[in-house]
Amino acid sequence: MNLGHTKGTDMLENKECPDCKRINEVLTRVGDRWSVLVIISLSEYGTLRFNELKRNLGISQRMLSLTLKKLERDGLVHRTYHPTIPPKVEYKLTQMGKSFREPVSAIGSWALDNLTKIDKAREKYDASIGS
Amino acid sequence: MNLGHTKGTDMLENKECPDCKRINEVLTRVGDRWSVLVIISLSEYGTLRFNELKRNLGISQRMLSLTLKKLERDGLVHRTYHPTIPPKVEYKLTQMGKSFREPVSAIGSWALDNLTKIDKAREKYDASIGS
DNA sequence: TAATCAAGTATGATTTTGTTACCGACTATG
DNA sequence: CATAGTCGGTAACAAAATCATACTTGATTA
Repeated sequence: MNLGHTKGTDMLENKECPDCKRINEVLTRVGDRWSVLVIISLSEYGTLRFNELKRNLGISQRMLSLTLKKLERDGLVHRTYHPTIPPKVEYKLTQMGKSFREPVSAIGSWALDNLTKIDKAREKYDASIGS
Repeated sequence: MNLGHTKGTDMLENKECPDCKRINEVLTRVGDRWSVLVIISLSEYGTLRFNELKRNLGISQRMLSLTLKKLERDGLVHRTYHPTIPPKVEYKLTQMGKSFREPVSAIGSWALDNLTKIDKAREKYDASIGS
């Protein structure tokens, strides 16, 4: 039971790790899984339409729409609307989007290199914890 | 109204982008914000205790607990428990955890370099959209 | 007597993500 | 002619992830 005024359990203090705060900010923007995968796809294929991206990634329409809007707003992706019927909308990376490709590729390579290692560590952990 | 059996609106097909599927898998594991920030902290400070990490990152206890357990299970973080009173638990990176540091640092550097550019793109976008 | 520390867990609220149906305006098939 | 499919979304709702807060244990300190 919370009796009184001096409990003060958990205030985030955040005194240290000066970089963490800023990195946190940017990761909040372009650090989510779908943003990263959209950028990888666009950097591999150059220009893609909405439904091409959707099929490539297995993302829901809603999340793709939100992700692309966010990436456009942040200046990483450029959107071109062709008012034909049926409509045609093309997405490609901006200069800044392209520059993001290199660090993202580094993550991607690490991912591909270490997937099996992670799987093994998992098995080991699960076995030792018992069940 | 959904009339009949042949609607079949949205099935994820995922035919292409062979890498995306695997990268997606790994990002699902170690690609979330807190995992990345925990790894950055540990790579900067070497060894940290639970509450030191918590103060560093401004993360909730629950999320830190879950994140560390996940990273330990995946073989990226090593946990040492000292059964003193009060208890003392130390966390540090494994070899694989350390190898993750480089691609993550690349993201971090990019983040620090481009934060202001993103902010400006945002302002521009918000201004042009009206609102 | 009560508050504090450490490393968590348990609970319920809030936020994010995913699913499904639907739109408008046309084309292709039967 | 009637129905189904295309494309790039949006609206409404369901599910999952995350958050804040209180609580635990056992010794120490005020």
